[in-house]
Amino acid sequence: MSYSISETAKMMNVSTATLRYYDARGLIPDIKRVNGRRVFEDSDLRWLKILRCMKEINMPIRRIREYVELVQLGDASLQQRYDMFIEQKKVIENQIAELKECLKVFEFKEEYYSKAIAAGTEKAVAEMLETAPILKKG
Amino acid sequence: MSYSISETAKMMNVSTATLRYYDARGLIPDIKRVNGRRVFEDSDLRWLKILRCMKEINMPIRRIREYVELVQLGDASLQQRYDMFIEQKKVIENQIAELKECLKVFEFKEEYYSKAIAAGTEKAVAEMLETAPILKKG
DNA sequence: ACTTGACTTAAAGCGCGCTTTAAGTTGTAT
DNA sequence: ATACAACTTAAAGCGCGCTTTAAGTCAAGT
Repeated sequence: MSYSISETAKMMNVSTATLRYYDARGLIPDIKRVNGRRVFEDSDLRWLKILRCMKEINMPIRRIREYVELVQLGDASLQQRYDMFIEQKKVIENQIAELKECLKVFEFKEEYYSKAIAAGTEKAVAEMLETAPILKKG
Repeated sequence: MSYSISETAKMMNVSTATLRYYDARGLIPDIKRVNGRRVFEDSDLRWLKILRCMKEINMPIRRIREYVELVQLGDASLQQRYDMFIEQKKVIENQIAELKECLKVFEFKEEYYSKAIAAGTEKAVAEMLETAPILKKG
């Protein structure tokens, strides 16, 4: 199957301008063209899904392009590409860990406000803040 | 205990310019001043830690300021503040879920490249891509 | 008295990731 | 033939979140 840029944009939930921008920045390797128009194949859609993951973990465009350049080197760059995914997996794991820390802080706040509401005033729970280990400096 | 802006910046691992910027944008309520200079108390540091969490989940500055404005309304806004944390908790949970999805994609790629390296060529594992449920459109 | 260093402000500048604009091309339907 | 919709490019514009710059204040130490 093959798709126009607007069909692809709809499927991937981005704008056509974004897809053209990605293409211009070298993030989409070797898109087929018919009469000058981009034609996306299933393989492109699979790549776009990976690209979306890369964006979700905030990989800079420059960094994604470096990966695309490795892809274009063929089998010679397999190890480098493997290493890249291993490294980025660690990044994701760290991000998840950080978010879980944030979640704890927010859960603390939930409890804090829940008690403050019950008491009718924040003053009643002021001591919670001072003793909360999660709000220590650093 | 109280701290200068540069001491605070070191403890929170941000630049003094960033702290001044946050202050200018209304993200730090009622900082004490001595001779015109900002003096950070432990309560400010606790707030900065919460602020950092808000930044980590990419809450826009405008949104954080709205929360600060609620704080300044006192006990009348307790419920709104509680609701805000409940809502943001959901945001964090969604972000964690998305990151876990990305992690799966990256783990697939790890396996894919691992096998490609073993085979010496990507062609040997091309079929993995076409059949991977995780790389379906959408 | 004078230098030093940490602070102050307001304003300009910057990098990123798109988004918008303007002008032009192409294929299809009336 | 003509209109229309979907595409094309290059370039300018924008919002965000800082960061840098420039000019000035102030307190302490020599």
